Amino acid sequence: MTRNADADRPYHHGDLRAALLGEAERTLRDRGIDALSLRDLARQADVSHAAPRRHFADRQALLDALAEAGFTRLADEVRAAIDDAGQDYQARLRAAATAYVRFATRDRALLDLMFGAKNDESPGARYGTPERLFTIVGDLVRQGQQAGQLPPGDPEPLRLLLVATLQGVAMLITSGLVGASQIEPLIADAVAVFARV
Amino acid sequence: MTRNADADRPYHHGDLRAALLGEAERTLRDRGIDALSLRDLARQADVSHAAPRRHFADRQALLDALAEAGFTRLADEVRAAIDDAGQDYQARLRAAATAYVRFATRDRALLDLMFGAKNDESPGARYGTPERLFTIVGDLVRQGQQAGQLPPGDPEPLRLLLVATLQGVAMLITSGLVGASQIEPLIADAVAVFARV
DNA sequence: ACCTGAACACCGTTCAAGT
DNA sequence: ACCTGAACACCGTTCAAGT
Repeated sequence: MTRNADADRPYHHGDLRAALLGEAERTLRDRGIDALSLRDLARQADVSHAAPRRHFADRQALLDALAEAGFTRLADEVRAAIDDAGQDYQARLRAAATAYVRFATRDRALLDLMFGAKNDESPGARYGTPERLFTIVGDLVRQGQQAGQLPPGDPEPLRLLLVATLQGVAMLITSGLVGASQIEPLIADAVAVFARV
Repeated sequence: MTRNADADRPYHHGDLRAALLGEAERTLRDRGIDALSLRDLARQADVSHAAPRRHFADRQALLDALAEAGFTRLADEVRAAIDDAGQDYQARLRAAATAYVRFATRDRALLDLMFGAKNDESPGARYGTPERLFTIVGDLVRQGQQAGQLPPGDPEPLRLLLVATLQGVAMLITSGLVGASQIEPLIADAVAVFARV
């Protein structure tokens, strides 16, 4: 039995890299990181087990790419939620937190990967680049300062603290430590803390 | 070549479970979770590769036990730091945050494991039990309320938010998103947020 | 009760060779 | 440039058998 019943399958896949990444995202979401194997992805893409090597040097490179795509999508979703929330600072803050938590709930294993410490390399080694997400959160902090709901001064520590809070809240939820019923009040309290008049 | 040059090695190990757990903790700390293998641990404990099965049904059970021990140790260290900090609420809060971050820095892979979503089981499935840590943080919140530095009312959402903040701050640091120089001001800001007069 | 040794089905990674 | 097929060294897990 060949790998494919279709005898016309071309030698070249076409866009193997994108196919592998898409399938990897789904597997990560549905079955967790332990179920993610290069050989299995190759099987699903109907190529030999060594073919992915052209596109991802090793498993680590695949995880890096997944985290990178994750940060891009998280930034997109938070950005869109803020834009949809109108001009009020507190509404935007609540929208950002809600979008963040929603992403975490849908893609918990991906979020673990994005914020997890890398195993092998130098102390600062990371998966993916969260710069854009950080910029978006920084804009929110500046707006809060202009609205007089955050203390003035260097926005940097507040920005870090807000990212940390979003991430911490999301983690409490995805790790199962906080039940669904507690999500709303938890976000409300977080917003209150970052919007004291 | 036998597994052991010592011909007097007894058939029974004595306390294989504890030996495996100790070695697993060290491996997790030094080489990350990917380097953690039951076969390797068995080799280091000088038993056959199937011997660990008596003590840990599978790899997941080992990870569960590691997370459990991690939560116990984290609670111990935070508790001790708070007790050493005297009676002032802000000093205790700062001590708790510092101890938490220190734990995270020393055992980043373990913390990822403790707060990571489990891959295989039901939605609420978790590694380890953080109840004692939560109780300690809850006591801190109640003290803050009594000191008039936290809003009165149900301490539960504030407790969750404080745990989330501690965890989020620690994660920003262990994931390499925040450099060592930013740790102090980040903790200071977090304390300020949870101690507004 | 606790451990051994062989076996099975899976990996990631490498590399010469094919198209 | 991209992919195949065989090979190697590793896993987790199972199970009959030993002490």
